[in-house]
Order: sequence, then C-alpha cells, then structure tokens
Amino acid sequence: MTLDLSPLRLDRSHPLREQIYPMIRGLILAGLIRPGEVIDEKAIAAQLNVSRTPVREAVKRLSDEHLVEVVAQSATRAAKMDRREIEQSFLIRRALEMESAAQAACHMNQDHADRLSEILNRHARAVERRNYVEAIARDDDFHRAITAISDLPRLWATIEISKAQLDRCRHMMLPRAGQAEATLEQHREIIRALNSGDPAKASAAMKAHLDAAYRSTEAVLDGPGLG
Amino acid sequence: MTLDLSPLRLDRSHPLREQIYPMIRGLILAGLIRPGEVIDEKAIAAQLNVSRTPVREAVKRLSDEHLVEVVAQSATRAAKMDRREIEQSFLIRRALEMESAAQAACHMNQDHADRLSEILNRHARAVERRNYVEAIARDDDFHRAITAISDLPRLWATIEISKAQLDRCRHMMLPRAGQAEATLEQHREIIRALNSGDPAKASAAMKAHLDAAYRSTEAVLDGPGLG
DNA sequence: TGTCCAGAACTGTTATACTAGTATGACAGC
DNA sequence: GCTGTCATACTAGTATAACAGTTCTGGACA
Repeated sequence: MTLDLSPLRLDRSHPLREQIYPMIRGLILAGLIRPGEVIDEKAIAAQLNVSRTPVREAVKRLSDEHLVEVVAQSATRAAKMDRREIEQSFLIRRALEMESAAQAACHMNQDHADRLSEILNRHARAVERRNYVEAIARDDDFHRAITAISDLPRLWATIEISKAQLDRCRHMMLPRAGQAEATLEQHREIIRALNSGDPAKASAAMKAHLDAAYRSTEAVLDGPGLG
Repeated sequence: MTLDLSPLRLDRSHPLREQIYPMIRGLILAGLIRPGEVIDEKAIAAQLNVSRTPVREAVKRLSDEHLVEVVAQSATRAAKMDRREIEQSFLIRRALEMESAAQAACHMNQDHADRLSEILNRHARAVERRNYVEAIARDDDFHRAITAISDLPRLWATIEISKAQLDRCRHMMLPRAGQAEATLEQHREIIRALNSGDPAKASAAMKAHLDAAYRSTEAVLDGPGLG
C-alpha cells in the first residue's frame, strides 16, 4: 500500500485512534484500498508518525465492523466483498432505515420538509450535470437528513456500519442509464410520504427505494472480480 | 470493583482480548458491575495476569458498543442506563428481529418447527417451576433459534449489540404476575406464524411480542435509580 | 517443473515509561 | 461555614522496544 495518509491532519490533543479510524475507513469505502489488499499497521504508524498502539486500535474497530480481516501472525487485509455478508448488510440497513423513516414521519414539520426539498434540488442539479460523484454525496445527505429528523443517533450509527459494506459496491458500479433519475423520483416519493405524516407509508416508500437500489448492486455482485 | 474474574479460564493459544471481552460484558449485563461503577484496566490486567493491552482492547470494544464509558485521563465506568439510548436499542432490536422472523418464516421446515417447540416446552417448564432466571435463558434460546433458522449470523450479531442494552434492564425487573405466561403465549403465536410460512405474519407476531416486553421494561425506566 | 525448507514479516502480547487531563482533599481567604 | 485555589495522586493515551508464534515468500534442490 503506497497511499499518502496526510500526516499533517493529526491533532495530538484528541485521541489519535479516533482520527486514524475514519482515515483508513474512508480509503476502504472509496476503494482506494481494494478488497484483499494488505493493510500494514507498522507502515501506517510510520507514515503517520505515531506508534503502533493507536493504529492497532483503529484497525481493531474496523475489524469489529468487518471492514478488515485480521489474520494473526500473518497480515491485515481489507475485507473481501462477500455476497452473503452484503445481503445481510442490506437487510439490516433496510430494516433500520424503514424504522427511521417511520419515526421521521411522526416528527415532520415545515423546517424538515424544506431541508429535504433543498437537498433533493441539489441532488437533481448534480444529476443534471452528470456529476455522479456529487450525486452520491447528495444521496447520502438525503438519508442522513431523514435520520436527523427521526432524531435517533444510535440508530443512524448502526445504519452507518451496515451501509459501509454497501457503499464499497457503489464505487465499483457504472452509472446505469436512467438510474439516477429513478433514484430522484424515489426520493420524491419518500418526501411525499413523510409529509403525509403516515409512518407506514414512509416506511414503505423507503423500502421501495432501497430495494430498487439493491437490485442495481446485485448486478455488481453477480459480476466477476470481488477479490 | 472486587470481583473474581477467574483467571483460570484464559487460553493463551487464542487472542486474550476475545476472552476478556465477553467476561467483562457478562458482568455488566448481569448487573454485577453496576451502571457508573468504575472498571479499572490495570486491576483487571493484574487479576487476570495479563498486560494492559488485551484488556484495553476488550474495554475499547465495549466502549464502541456503549456498554462502558471511557473518560480519557480519568476513568472507565460501566455505562449508565440512559432512557433515550434504551429506546433506540429497542427500536433497532425490534426492526431487526422482525426482519429475522420474516426471513425465518420463508425457511421453515419440520426440524425447525420441532426445535422451536422443544425450546418452548422447556421454557414453559421453567415458568411452571417459577425459575425466572432459567426462563430468561430459555427466552433467549427461543430468539436465538429463530435467527438461526433465518440463517443470517451478521443480523444476529447486530441484534445482540442492541439487545445488550435491554438485557441490563431485565436483571433489575421484578417478575410481574402473569407476565411469564403472557410471554409464553406470545412465543406460541410466533411459532404459529412461522409455521404458516407467512413472512408478514411472523414479523407482526414478533413485533407484538417485543412491544409487550418493552412495555414492562418501561416501568423500570420510569422508576428511580438508573445511576 | 515441483517440493521443501529457511528466513522474513506480521500480529499478539509483554513491559515500561512518559504525558496530560481529572478527581481529591487540604488550605487560604472571605 | 463557604468558596476558590493549588498540590497531589491517579488514570487513560501514547510511545517504545522486544519477543513469541504463525504465515508467507523465495530460493535451493531434486
């Protein structure tokens, strides 16, 4: 692994492990560290100018979240993408985001509605510009905003762990014709359901959206090269 | 903390942190380490005859799961029981066990049905004998058996993390008249739904059961002394 | 080309030390 | 008696060096 881990950003007044963890995690999710690629504790420590201790703790957390696979006395690697694992991550995410949407529907007010609208508009503009990297970011914003409305941070934290497995796939996916537009329409439907204040409707709209997204992901899983 | 951590059981051929983690976790869930009580890394390391490193890693995992609260340069304590936190743990658990029940309904066969029946019978006998500690264990067996049928180990792992927060409450609850019997009847209803092979029905039966259980928990939360 | 072995490399662990926040209790000032 | 300050002890976070035990690699050898 010959990646630049930008040691400049380390803040010695905060726990180093809390800073190293999202660093490595981001590289894995973005696909810059590929499935199966070796992650060398000592090398990272050296590059960041820290000892093995905080790096180890960051890696251990990633291991608990199944983003890396540690083989004792051998090596630490970015987890390979396992279909069974990803299916379960999907089921977990879907169940939790459905709950989140249902709860959000009960908390909606004009501020919330405006915020979702604004995110959707930005998302739409990104899609118009064919800027799919930004579109993904706006998509994430949308889901995060809903969990913010439901005001259940622990729920969101749990979603994020499962979502990580799925996010890795997105960077391997080529944008399909009409898919970005379909996503936008599903988001609009979710907003309508949330504004109606009906939890069951919101939950169902979220389910429809996530199911559709997962069908696209499955194409990648069925393809070759999952390492 | 003057607890006996039985150092005899440590197996040097397996990672120590994997053995220390469930040890401390078990003490917290059983209420032997109370909310807010100090957990001393160094003392545990000394008692187990190991260095700080594996103890730290076990504690850090518990901290990631919000079972302990680490205050840097000060102390590590068993997490206090926070109502908001427990509410969210309940929502997470409910959403995931509903999904698990739905999936299990699609996988049912005679073996599975027999297994659930047997667990239920043992559960019923424990309740008859007024052995509520064993009844809790059989209750857990029942839920674990369902996730085993759904064959989604990662889903179960995620449930276990949320369930931990709820399990801490159970040890503070006095058995209510008729509650154990009500639980049994709900389990029977879940079995019926699973045997019908209807995912929606299984999911609904699981929801009804967990909602009922949570209503009992809420009584404890509303009471005093959550530390 | 295929097999086997030695050495390199890595994680898990130990041990020790140091830093920097935090809690405690004593003490001074009001 | 109350409050604010300060010295002190304690704890988590980190650093560093070292070793054990396992896995992997590469080269020697058949």
